[in-house]
Amino acid sequence: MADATIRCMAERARRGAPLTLEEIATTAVRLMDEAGVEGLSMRKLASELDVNPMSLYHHVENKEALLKLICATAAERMRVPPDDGSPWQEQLRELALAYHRNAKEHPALWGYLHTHPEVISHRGLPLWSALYRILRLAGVPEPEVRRTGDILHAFVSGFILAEINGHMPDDPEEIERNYDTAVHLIINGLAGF
Amino acid sequence: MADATIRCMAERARRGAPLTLEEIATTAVRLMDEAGVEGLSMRKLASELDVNPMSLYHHVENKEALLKLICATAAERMRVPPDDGSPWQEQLRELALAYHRNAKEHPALWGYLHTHPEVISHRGLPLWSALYRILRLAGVPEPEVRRTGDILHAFVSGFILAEINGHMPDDPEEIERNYDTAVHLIINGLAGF
DNA sequence: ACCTGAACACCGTTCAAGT
DNA sequence: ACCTGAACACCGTTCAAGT
Repeated sequence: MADATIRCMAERARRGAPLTLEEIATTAVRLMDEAGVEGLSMRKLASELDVNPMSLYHHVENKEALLKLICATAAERMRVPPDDGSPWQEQLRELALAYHRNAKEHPALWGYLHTHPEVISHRGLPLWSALYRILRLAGVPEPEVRRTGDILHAFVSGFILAEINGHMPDDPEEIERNYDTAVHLIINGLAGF
Repeated sequence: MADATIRCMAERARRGAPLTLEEIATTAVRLMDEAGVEGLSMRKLASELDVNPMSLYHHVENKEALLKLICATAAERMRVPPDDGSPWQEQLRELALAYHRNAKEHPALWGYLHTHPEVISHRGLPLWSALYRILRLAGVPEPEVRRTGDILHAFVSGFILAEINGHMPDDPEEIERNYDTAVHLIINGLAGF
């Protein structure tokens, strides 16, 4: 009896603890951070977790579902600056900066996310409520809020993707100036409404 | 002798004519149009051309080089509206529309291009010279032209990627309005310089 | 319930051989 | 010069079997 249980545990886990969805997700994120989307394979992930590749499928339907999962949690966990009562220009700038900072922490993940936007289209995300709030503050008429938000998000994501993909100068100071110009452009544009 | 040549030709080509780089490229584009980047594999491409997969490697170094090639030719062939003397706002609008139209013709290809921007960073491309010309016309000071151009391009590509990836409304009329708003935003923003 | 090995249908690419 | 088949090292995923 005792022998059987011991043998069972020894066999079912070449690892210390049983596999967790949480653990799978964080390891997947790490692999993506290290080597991009192309660096994440189910087999590599499994071997990183010291587990048979097929064990993963007990916790996740398939690779796409896994990617969706880690993108969704990243989007949900994104920290947006709170409403501190400052003028909308300032708040918009802060939100853009937060988004930028976030994306740079896990570039490959946000790259994937931006090219598979089902994940980010959930309107309850902190990102969207913050953006909509600021646009209303800026005086964008209610029926235009959502559209304008989509467009602004597309702009920012274009900027970030360009940066992630190396289509921007390398010098961080230069990037900072680019970012300033970009945000200024948007704010100027909005002010014209 | 004659027999040998005939047999040779028959064997070396299960197809009518010998393989061409041109032919490879256009078929690759078609496959991408039909099924996205993931729908293009060297093996599928070869079978589409009625050829052994390995024959491709005689014309192209590898898959990435092939993708680069078709993206580069697409970028070079892009038609940009000529300088017709109209105000810069109008010309910028037309350029954005041309870019948009172009991208929609081969969505997967432009999607890949935007996430692998080495291809489009060649400054001699018609796209860039047209954009720079219009920015100068708009009064952007010379040392800012290139930076502003990069940012505007990032914005437009973000918009287009969002559209390609379905993160925009489906109704074409709605998209048209989105596009108008986006271009207005940019023009307003530039006018504030 | 959770894990596994063998197997299947795909990849991109190398290499030695064919004409 | 151009093409090929067999082979290698990878994929994602199914399925039947193990505890």
